[in-house]
Amino acid sequence: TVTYNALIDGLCRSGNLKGATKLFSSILEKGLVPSGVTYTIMINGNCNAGDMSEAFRLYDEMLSRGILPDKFTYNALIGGCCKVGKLERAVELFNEMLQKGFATVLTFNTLIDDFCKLGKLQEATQLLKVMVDKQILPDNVTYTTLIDGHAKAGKIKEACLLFSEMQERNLMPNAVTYTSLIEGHSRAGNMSEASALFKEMMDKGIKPDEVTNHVMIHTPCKEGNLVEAFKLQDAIIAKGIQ
RNA sequence: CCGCUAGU
Repeated sequence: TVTYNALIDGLCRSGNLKGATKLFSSILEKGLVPSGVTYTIMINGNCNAGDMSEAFRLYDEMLSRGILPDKFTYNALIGGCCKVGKLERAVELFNEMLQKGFATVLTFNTLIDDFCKLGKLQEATQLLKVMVDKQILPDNVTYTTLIDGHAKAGKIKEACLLFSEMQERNLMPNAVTYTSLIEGHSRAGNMSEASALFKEMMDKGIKPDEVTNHVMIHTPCKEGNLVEAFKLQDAIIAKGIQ
């Protein structure tokens, strides 16, 4: 079963949901019993493909076989529901999880990210408070998600506040965190702040990765700030970063 | 570490 699971997961990840579904059916035909993990992989694959009706069909099938969902299953379903805008259903599942004590920092992170993407920044920030109340500690992904959400909404001030707050909690910003914030400043036309952050991250020994460099160079271009883009590009080359 | 979250 473990081998099948890995194969199915691989197929889902490479976007071959059809192949994964075939393999899954073949397991059933052989009279083998898929495990909860098998179902979760299939459910997650369908969620990522936006096919929530199939995801829920599988979910029901797994329940009818007496296989209980765990935090992975719930998180996948919640993420899928949010992606297709079925917030009510997501919140229902979320409450179920809370009752069962299944909610983890990942659950919150998933929800917070989806709320941010739907432009519900208030609710997303509220969830941060809820999780702290529940003694589930936010991690750097939680903050990075919120920072990115606020930065993309043009709420740079809030993004910066969150950035300080996360450091007060002794959470380390990583390349993703910096990149989100840099992009925010850059899109707001504040290149000096963007390069200051870029420098700060290097001083801390955090290596900018390909996304960081892409953002540094392309965002000012989009804003019509070619001069800045070239300056930054030179700086990047000078530091010997790829 | 067989499966669920963040940035281009």
